[in-house]
Amino acid sequence: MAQKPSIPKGTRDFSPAEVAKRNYIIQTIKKHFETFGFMPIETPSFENSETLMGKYGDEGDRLIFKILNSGDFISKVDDVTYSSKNSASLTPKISEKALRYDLTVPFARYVVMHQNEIDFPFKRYQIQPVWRADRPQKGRFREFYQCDADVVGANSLLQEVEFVQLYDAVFTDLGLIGTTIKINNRKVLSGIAEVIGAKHLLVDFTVALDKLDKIGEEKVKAEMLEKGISEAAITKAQPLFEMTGTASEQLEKLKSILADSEVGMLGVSELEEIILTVDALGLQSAKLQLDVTLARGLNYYTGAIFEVAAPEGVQMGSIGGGGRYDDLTGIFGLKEVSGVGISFGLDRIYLVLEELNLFPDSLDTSLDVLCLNFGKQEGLASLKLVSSLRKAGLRADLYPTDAKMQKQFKYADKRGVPYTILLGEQELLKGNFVVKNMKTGNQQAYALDDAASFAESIISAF
RNA sequence: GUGGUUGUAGCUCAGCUGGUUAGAGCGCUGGAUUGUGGUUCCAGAGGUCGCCGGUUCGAACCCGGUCUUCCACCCCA
Repeated sequence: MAQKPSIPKGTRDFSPAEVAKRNYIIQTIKKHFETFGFMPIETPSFENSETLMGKYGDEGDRLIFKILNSGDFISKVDDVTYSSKNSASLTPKISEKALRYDLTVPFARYVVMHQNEIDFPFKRYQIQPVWRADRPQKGRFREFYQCDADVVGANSLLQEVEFVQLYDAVFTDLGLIGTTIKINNRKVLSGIAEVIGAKHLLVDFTVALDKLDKIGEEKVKAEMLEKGISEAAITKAQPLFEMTGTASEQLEKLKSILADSEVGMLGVSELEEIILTVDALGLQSAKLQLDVTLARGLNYYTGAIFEVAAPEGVQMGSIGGGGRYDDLTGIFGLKEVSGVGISFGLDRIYLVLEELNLFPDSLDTSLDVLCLNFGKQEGLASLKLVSSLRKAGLRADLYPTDAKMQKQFKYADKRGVPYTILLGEQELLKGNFVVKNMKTGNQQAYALDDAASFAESIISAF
């Protein structure tokens, strides 16, 4: 019995129209990566497990897709481990490879392995799929693309500024006006935790704070209490719940809160420099917003933290994120290489552009000219014409059989072909061909030996 | 990982308190129209009701399991 085919949950097929739209986004991002001086690399879909495990926290480890060993792997497991039924101890014995979970850790591995061939500072970009064994929901898949740009081997804050400009350039080019680039600094968060006396609870504190705009002040405080942060500490942190006003006003507030924290003050001055510089250079369509509650990616960020929110009114998780990590390559043994990078979430950007109807209409066109087929003899002349149009750079095709004209026209209509060519008996006798504009219905004849001028007239119309 | 939700024709969905042969719109195929598509008219094809099991004289409908969809939490792009 034939089985009904299906694909694993959280994965998708892409139709020609969808691929065209995805390519449009990828091309736009790639173009700006390259104009900013980034170079492409690619890494394998799967890595050795030890490269990935432990880099994303316990939560991350759970979401990594593990690949079973080849061969009779189960017979090689010792009886104690096997009968323990403990996934944590059994997994490493039967799985030594895992699908890549993001592009940043593989990049760090790449830098360490190729450190002697790389000229630092090294600016690389990478656009490849990643996999997470997550539960799918809106804008969340188990296979999705990340588009990363990172620079390692230099710690100038100008790089943070450039990444803000890069975000702005890409989203402006995509017509996505009104994105908000949120910025924060890990050092500021550390400073706050230090000042309120909750240094050891930094992660719990920031994770709770991160939810402020979502669940509100009361619930955030309740969560902090529950995680063991004292009432006194929360009271000390009160100004954080009232961070309104312009960026410079917020920076002033932070300075007074963090006056006693060296690391906190360093974070504030970094933020200030980045914000002031971006301000001086100006942005095309994005807004840069200081957000002290932003606390993503704490596992390896050490300085600036970025996150991009879609324009107001669009319900979507962040469409980009990034930050500075001073010691990412340290876990692979290469010390003191500072890195900073950002990521674009292709699949989410797609959903946002779709929702706001921002894809250009031209993407729907997959063929410029369809030549109708009138039979064997006419077909030969048509093929000649089609190949000369192709040489002229047009996407041209000949309908493969001499089906009824009605059917051929219907096909052209459905493919959204803007022009059709009629080259039948009549035209053959006259030595010309008739071009029909499918939108207006107008028809115009061209001499058979003058295909070039027709091709030119179309190309110039683009 | 936790909680909820969904599944009927290619697509979007009806289908009453369980009752004969499961419907509609769109799409598809053919014709009206042997050199003109998008409009109209006519005809036709297409369904193991997600899957497995149970209750019942009888299940698309009730029950259990499983897979899937979507949503929220956790976390994240």
